[in-house]
Amino acid sequence: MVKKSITIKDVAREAGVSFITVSRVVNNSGYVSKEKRQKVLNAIKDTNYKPNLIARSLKLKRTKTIGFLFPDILNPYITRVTKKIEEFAYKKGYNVILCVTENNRQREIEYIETLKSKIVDGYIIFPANLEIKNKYSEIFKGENVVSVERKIDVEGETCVKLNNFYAMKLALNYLIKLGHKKISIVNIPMVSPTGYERFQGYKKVLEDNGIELDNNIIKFTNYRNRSKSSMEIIEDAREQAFDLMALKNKPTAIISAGIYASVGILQAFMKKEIKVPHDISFISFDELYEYSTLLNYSPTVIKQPAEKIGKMAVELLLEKIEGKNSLNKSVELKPELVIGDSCRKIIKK
Amino acid sequence: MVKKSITIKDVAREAGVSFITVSRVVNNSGYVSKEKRQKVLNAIKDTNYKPNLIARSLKLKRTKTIGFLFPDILNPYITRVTKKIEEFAYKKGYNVILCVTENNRQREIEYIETLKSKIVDGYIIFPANLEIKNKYSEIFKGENVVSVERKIDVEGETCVKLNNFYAMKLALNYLIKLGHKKISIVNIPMVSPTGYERFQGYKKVLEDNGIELDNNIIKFTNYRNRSKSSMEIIEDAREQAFDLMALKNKPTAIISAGIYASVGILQAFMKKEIKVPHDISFISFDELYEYSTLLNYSPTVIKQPAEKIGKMAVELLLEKIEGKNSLNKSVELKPELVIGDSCRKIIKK
DNA sequence: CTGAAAGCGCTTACAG
DNA sequence: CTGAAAGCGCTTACAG
Repeated sequence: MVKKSITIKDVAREAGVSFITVSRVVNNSGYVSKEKRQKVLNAIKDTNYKPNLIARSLKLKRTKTIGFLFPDILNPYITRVTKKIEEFAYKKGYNVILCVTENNRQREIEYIETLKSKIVDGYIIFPANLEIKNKYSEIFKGENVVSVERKIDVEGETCVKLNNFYAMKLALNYLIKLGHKKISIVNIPMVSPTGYERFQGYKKVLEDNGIELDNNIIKFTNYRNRSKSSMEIIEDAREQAFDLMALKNKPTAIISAGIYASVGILQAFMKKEIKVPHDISFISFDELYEYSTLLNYSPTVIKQPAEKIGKMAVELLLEKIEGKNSLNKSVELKPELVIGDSCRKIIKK
Repeated sequence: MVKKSITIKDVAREAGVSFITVSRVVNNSGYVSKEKRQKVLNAIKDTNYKPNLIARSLKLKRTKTIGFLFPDILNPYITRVTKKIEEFAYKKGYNVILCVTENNRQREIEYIETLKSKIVDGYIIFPANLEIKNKYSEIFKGENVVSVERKIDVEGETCVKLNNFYAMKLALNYLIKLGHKKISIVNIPMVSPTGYERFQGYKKVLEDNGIELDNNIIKFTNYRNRSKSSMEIIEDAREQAFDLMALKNKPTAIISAGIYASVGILQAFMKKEIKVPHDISFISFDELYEYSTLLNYSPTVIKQPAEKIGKMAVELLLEKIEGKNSLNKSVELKPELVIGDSCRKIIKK
């Protein structure tokens, strides 16, 4: 149903002034005499006038709306980022349009096209497909965009992401300090920069400690850049964990690549009645949030600062929108190692 | 940064036709000769023209955007509803603006005001505060709105919700068939229609089976209409469960009011080393989703059809928007009892 | 089949 | 301090 609404002219008539004066009162701009202002204010109240933001947007070319594109709304980590983005944007007077891409490239592109047409002021994106860098460059040309989590490497991009190299070092050093030497990783594949950076951290710490790489305990989620559902990631990780547990020379600890990989691994432990931390130590990239609430121990996790990432993404985007940030500086955040009771000390032989 | 964009006139110039013809081609309306159409199509491609939907909205008074207001983005059930709403709306050519109200009345009202100004075509709302019925009526006057989960009882409202009476009966009958007689409920307070309806179902089934009400085992989450965080609900439920377990005449089964209440109760079980279903049987309103993934048994749940609710909400809203539904019919959905292994048979004495 | 005209509801230099 | 005018980019009767 189409709505008929009260316009600035209705208010003007009611107040006995020109609609321009009304506009000035509404926007608090220019001079308006006290009495006229009061009349207008009264008229606004009486008519219950709400300015039509669409008309304003057409004139001003800004909508106070941003788009947030991300792959998976069911991932508790992403949900937290989303929550913060929405909350902080709202606080700054912006609304956010939700775009769940499901890691589907086509859908992502379509979303961006639509949002462009709807003249959103900017975009925050969890990029689904890093191989289509050129497509991103083309489609985002002249737009305000902040990428989150994964850098897409296009001109004018600002990215807010975790320092993955540091994150992996943090976890690994902790385990080594506890006496672990056979530390397995179930990592994101190396084709992904995230996976690559983490592996560099892994290699570095092992080298620094004179521990040799053991390919048998370096595993990957089959994540790749292909779209994989969370269920599939969980299953893959579970299989990898079974493999690890079947090894003659088992790892004494596992570091998992992310929330879904962790779930798969912990399910494997449950199935095989492997007790954490007694039988094996465990560290998860990302908090496990809801997943760990009903666990009878508390997993040690590399905590990504979800709220901080969400807030910074909005902050940096608004700077761009308002033309304050021409630097396109990217930001790397350091995670925190939150120590639970899923890792135990290894007695030196 | 303000963007300069290609307009319909640029395309017209490029194609050597009037901009009206371009409009016709873009909208596939009216007659356009084949050759002109082709010229326009080419020009659109060459200029990479995207129609400005803001301008169109101003003229047409519809934005192909809807608002979704809901209290809690971290609740996995609501997240699933949200996912479906976004997905289905997208499929129908609509975008959705996310409005997380946090059960905050003021914020909810502000959102609605803003969305009104932004001329969204309609609203889907998980109402935060049923006591402000009048406020809702006033603010939603003339708007297209579908409420979800809780009926707000305003004129012209369409509501999609669970049949709570039926849902409670379903769970209770199942337990009684298994031989249970002392069945506790940790219910939503009766001031809430949801809590009230469920209690009616509870009473009915007990009556039908000649079982007396036992006030000692009728508990409530302190939910009320006040804003309560999920953490608080969890804590409250945990306390209630402790109380129940301390009873001389313990219940043999508990039905929990919702996802957070279930978490609290299951935490209490874990703490007291009460084994489900051996020591007590348990049914949860709402699936536990992520929460139950790492549990070593599978809870029996009253499954709310999250996807169906989301889809129906959008469908009914679009009918309103397109003027097809003047009925304002509300819909009550029946849940499914998904039987896991958290309830056991009671041997008759 | 095609174009000139009016208008959607606003903002903003400009002139007074 | 205030108002008439132009314009944001589109759509849609209307006339030809």
